[in-house]
Amino acid sequence: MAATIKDVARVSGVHVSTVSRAFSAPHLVNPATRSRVLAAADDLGYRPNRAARALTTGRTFNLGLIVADISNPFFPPLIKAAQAQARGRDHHVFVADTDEDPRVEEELIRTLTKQVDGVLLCSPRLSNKVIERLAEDVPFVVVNRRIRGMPSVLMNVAQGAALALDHLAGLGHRRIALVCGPAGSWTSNEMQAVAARSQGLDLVSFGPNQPTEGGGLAMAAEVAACGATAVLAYNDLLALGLVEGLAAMGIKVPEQISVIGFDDILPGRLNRPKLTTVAMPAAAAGRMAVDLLLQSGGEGATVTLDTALIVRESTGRART
Amino acid sequence: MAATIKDVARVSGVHVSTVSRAFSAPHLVNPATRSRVLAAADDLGYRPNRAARALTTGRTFNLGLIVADISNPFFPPLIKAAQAQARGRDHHVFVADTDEDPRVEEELIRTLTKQVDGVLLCSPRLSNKVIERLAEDVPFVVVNRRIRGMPSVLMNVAQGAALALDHLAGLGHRRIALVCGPAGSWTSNEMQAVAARSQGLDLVSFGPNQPTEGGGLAMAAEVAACGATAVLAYNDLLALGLVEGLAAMGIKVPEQISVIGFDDILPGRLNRPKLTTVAMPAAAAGRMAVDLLLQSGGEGATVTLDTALIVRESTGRART
DNA sequence: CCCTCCCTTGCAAACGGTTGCCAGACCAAG
DNA sequence: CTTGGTCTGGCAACCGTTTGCAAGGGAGGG
Repeated sequence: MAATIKDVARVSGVHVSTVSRAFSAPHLVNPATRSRVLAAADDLGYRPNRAARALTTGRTFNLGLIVADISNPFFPPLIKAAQAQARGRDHHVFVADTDEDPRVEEELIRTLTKQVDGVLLCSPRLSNKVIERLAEDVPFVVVNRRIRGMPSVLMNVAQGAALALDHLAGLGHRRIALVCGPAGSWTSNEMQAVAARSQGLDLVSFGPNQPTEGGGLAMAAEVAACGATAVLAYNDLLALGLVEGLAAMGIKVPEQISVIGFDDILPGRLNRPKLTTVAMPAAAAGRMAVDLLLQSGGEGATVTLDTALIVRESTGRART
Repeated sequence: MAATIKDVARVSGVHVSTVSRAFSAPHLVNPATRSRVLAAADDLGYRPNRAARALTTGRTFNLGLIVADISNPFFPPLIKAAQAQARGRDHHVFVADTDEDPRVEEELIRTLTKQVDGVLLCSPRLSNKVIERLAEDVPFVVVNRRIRGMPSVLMNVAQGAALALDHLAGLGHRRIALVCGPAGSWTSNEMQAVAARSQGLDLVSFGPNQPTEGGGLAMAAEVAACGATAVLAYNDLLALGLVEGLAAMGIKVPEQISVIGFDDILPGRLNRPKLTTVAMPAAAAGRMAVDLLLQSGGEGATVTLDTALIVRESTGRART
């Protein structure tokens, strides 16, 4: 139905190869011929078929971006930044959501292979082994995960966790609950590692949990019962759910329990109390990941971005 | 680099056409041959190149989904529902964000054409004319917009707006501010139409505005100054920004001003006060849109989904 | 024992482009 | 008027897969 390169060739009276060159190698065709071709293309409404082009050139000018849960407000800034950066480099980004399911994740990557020039894998749930195998078929950049020999963009979670714990310690908290995220999450492991080597604090660990509001709600009772005066949550969604759950039990934040999250998502800023959190440089990570993917010379480069503690209203002095 | 159908053919000692059939028409090949082919394919790690397949078959088993702003929490439930529904019908969904920019939107659609079997256009910012032209190249289903002869999924905004206005009137409000969304938004127009024919209410209209928290923040002063005791906002994001802006001016919601939003997004449920809102059936819309797109027999079908008023904490009796 | 018919497989042409190679046209210099 | 170089555009192969057509072989019926 749609016009092909042949139609344009016929109408403008030249060979298809000339039409092709008129578009992708203008300096190889006579300006007069070229404008004749372009005119014909224009009134036929011709658009090169990108899939066909990809077949011969091997380049699609598309990028894939895979996230575990698109409804987690942490991702949109990352996605938007990646899209903007890609657009500036003449590429488009296709986003897909895995529903936190590794099988879906693998399936999606397989589908994307050959339809994109590279894939941004954000907080993957797949094992390193599987990812390494898939990397033979399509270039990856991994965000929030360190994988041997693969370009990664990391956020300095350890530093953020340390800042958060210092902040709490400074407010007089001693017994602190650590509400973890999904099993196999690199971020979650980093947090636990920092916690493990923290001095003079009494840490209780809960999890693994779904990194969602629901996950937080579900943990509220246990956390309240454990005697901690402060909580460090895997992410803001969990933290928000926790605050909600505690409120439902009549426990006030920060008067009775302090809560810190990770990510610095929008709802955390709108919530009352406004959430104290460790801000993750999501937009910067998105841009950086695209750069890494497109320069592709950067074999196995690892970039680590700094995090920052943002103190708002959900943390206060420990009740004595 | 990656194995092709030829490699499999060579290894298993058959013609490429046989390999092809072993995958896509098993009944046409001898079971013994087939298992030999499958074995060869398996240890070569062969995966059919979907782009190449699409070239001959014209089918990609991919769907495109275009939204104006992926960071608007209204969209993720719609996206997830669409993905789940598509997955059940053996298709994948690629999401792209237009940044509310019609030019980007058009560009994205062009890119998607021929790489997908159809496109879900959610709250498009493009003119009807342009959309109709683009529809010649790829099948569309439009969400939140009515376009002649094109399958659409609508939400009954008029009904929701009427419910909201009734609710406010019942609480004694007479002067009500209508904080509109982007120009050219079908939803925004519907709201204004309902407002225009409402009896006994004194309505002041503001806008167009960006449908974001920032848009709401920016309008807070004007709304406060106009003497309205209640506000109906284009969406929850605007409403949330408004509440925030009013709070910053020392104005309490709902004690001094009542606020109603649209969409029923998660942050609205977490916010204090919890937002009264008109719930939009986003997930149902996503599922329905995919169905419409895939059955494709449903030329120009229009589906309208009901909305519901959810009364929470941001509305109260009018101050007298 | 021959003739059909069905099963299985190979052949080759498409799908819509890109690109290395080659030939003709043209121009300037010798 | 030849020679050599530069432009320009055509030819054809190729990318990976599907599919209509036809040929070979074996089995069953007459």
